[in-house]
Amino acid sequence: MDSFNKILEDKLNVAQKTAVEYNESPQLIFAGAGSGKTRVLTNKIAFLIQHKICPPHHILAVTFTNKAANEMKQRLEKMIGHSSKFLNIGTFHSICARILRADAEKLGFQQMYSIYDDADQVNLIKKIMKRFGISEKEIHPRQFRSFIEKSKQKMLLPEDVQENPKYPLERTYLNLYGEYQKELKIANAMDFNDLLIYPLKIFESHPEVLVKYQKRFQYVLVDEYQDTNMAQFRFVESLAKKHRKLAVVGDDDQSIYGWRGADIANILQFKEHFPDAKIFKLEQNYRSTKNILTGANTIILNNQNRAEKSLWTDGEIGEPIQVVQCDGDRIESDEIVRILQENIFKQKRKFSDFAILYRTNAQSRILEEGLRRIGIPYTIVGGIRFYDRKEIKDVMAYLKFAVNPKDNISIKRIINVPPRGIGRTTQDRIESYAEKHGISIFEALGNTEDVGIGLVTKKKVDAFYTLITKFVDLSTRLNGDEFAQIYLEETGLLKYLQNNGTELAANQLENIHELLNGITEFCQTSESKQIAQFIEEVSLYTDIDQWNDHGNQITLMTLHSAKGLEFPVVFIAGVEDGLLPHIQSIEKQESLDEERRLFYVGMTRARQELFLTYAMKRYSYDGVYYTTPSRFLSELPENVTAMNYSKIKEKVKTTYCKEVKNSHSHSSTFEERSIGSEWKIGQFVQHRTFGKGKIVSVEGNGDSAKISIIFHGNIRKKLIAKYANLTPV
DNA sequence: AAACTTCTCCACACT
DNA sequence: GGAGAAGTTT
Repeated sequence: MDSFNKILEDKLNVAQKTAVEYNESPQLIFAGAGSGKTRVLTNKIAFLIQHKICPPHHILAVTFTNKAANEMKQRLEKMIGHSSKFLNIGTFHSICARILRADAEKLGFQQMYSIYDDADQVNLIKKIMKRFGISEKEIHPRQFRSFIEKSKQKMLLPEDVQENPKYPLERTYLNLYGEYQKELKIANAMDFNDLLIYPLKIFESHPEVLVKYQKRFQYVLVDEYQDTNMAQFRFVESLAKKHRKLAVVGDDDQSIYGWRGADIANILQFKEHFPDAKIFKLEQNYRSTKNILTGANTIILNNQNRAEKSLWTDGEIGEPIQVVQCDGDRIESDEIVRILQENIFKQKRKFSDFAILYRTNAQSRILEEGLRRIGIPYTIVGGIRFYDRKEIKDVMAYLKFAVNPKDNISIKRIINVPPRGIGRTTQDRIESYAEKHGISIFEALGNTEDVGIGLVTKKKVDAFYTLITKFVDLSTRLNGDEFAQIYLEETGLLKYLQNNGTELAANQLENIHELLNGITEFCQTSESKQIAQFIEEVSLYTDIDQWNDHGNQITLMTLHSAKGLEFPVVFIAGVEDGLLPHIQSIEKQESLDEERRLFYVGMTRARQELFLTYAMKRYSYDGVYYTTPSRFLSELPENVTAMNYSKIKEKVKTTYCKEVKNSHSHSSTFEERSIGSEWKIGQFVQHRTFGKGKIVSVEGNGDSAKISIIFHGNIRKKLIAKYANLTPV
């Protein structure tokens, strides 16, 4: 006990200490960037245990990423040792998934349900649309997916929408949504939002289950509270309303997940939700220099809807924030590399001291190329995730299917991978047979006589059925690593890739072996050796989870992924209007403010030096974009910034034309499309009915030229010059 | 009916 | 520059 008090005195400031020791009512701790948020959370948990306020197995701490959860676990293990093992620490999704494993049958699901990600959702939607005879032109599957997502973020399931005239919906949308939920249940699968909504449904229909968890989780702590959505709020509220032992930590200025359903009102109106709540503020920043902090503070003051607070530091003034203007995106990349090298040399820094942050994943490639040219080691977080790769998804589909044989989406994925002579037509027949008889595709595969397929194909299907039946059976008997190894060998997937000989196949094979190694490692380190447990874990992985700061490499990632991290030197690339703030967020005040918070999050990642770069033009798959510096830059106070112009110039005009050609190799060349025509790519034009737009491609020339234009609101039109009646702007 | 080839569309951020 | 749909060949 004494040693713990010592820790408190040594490491916590007064504000932190007060927040840690408070225990009278629900509490909200506003923890600004770099104010020691994690320290307060972990110290609070340690405090609760050591002062016998709550034993570890009755404490629940919820985070948004596995990385944050693991960090908390590790820190606590160091602080309190062995008893930290009994703590319940996890992400919202993993905790909900666990709750559902125990009580899924109350909702008509089975314990071994699958978790569907984006791609699985889209596949399911396509499958349903095909059955309904709706073309993908009428309804874009991805768009429909986001409709489902939005509905579920508001906790509106089909049955809620159906009866509620407040939410009138097109008949088709409604039917499709209902069908989607039905199909999920048939496949014994849930999407990410279901994971959050369904526990609440169980709490409602089976109060004894809620009571059970209220007993189990007597003290609830929530990290990044500003990111909670409606379901997550209700979840926390339901658990905490019994004992009223609730501590949430967050920062409204770092709320950047509105598009994922996060409701900033949850943190701003905490007091309305919990009237006896006490508010704490941590405003001393231990991370950044005065210049960086002043810059960030000044920017965020432009936001309308925020709790009043102001970060301060007694650290050094530091270098001014460097704003760097570059002629183009390629030059921006070169300039960042140049500054990096200079900085490494002069300041004696390591590669791992740097991070390059950006708004969109698409920006990473050109930055990557710049680093690779010079040979600087880097690591990229996000982009195409390992678990999103086709070959990995295929393998995962094999595993998921074996654990949950009703998983119709997974079985469709693997039925002809590697090609085993079961083609589209056969698949369609099996599928409609399954639908007609209300059975799973797997079950239908066991009834080939009935389905009505040719004898040759039938043999192939039967062989496949025998194979997978065996592994459904083995999935619970063998250890995960053994199971996966034998399974993959017998499916012929490994051999198929080995014999293929292409570079792509070799690469895919390598990735699959990496996955198998991952499974082996999981079986060695985790408590459970079941393949099912491994699947659940990776289904809930985030991009950042696997990132660590070991290894001397520069980190590249999106601004979103960077939340919670810090680096001595930070670059934010592409600080341009249209990119940051993003074009889709400029119109509305709320979304513009969220972009500003995103910028704020990025800035406050920097400890010593901050570079903001922008390019005057940017190449994209559809042409050249001429850009203007971000409006946020004009909000920066001059006394903390230095303005630079890149000294690197584009070398020869021809090289750059060639590059443009290369990146558009599938269409006519850049020159053909633009030269000799009065219409130029990138040019802004006015149209009588569509308004102002930007030319993205030109085919042919003169009056008969076909011009593709993106008009306001992302409307894309292909027009013939002589009829279009365009005027240059 | 299956395998192979070309075309089209797409990327804002992520559990 | 990648995935899946649509189209073409065997």
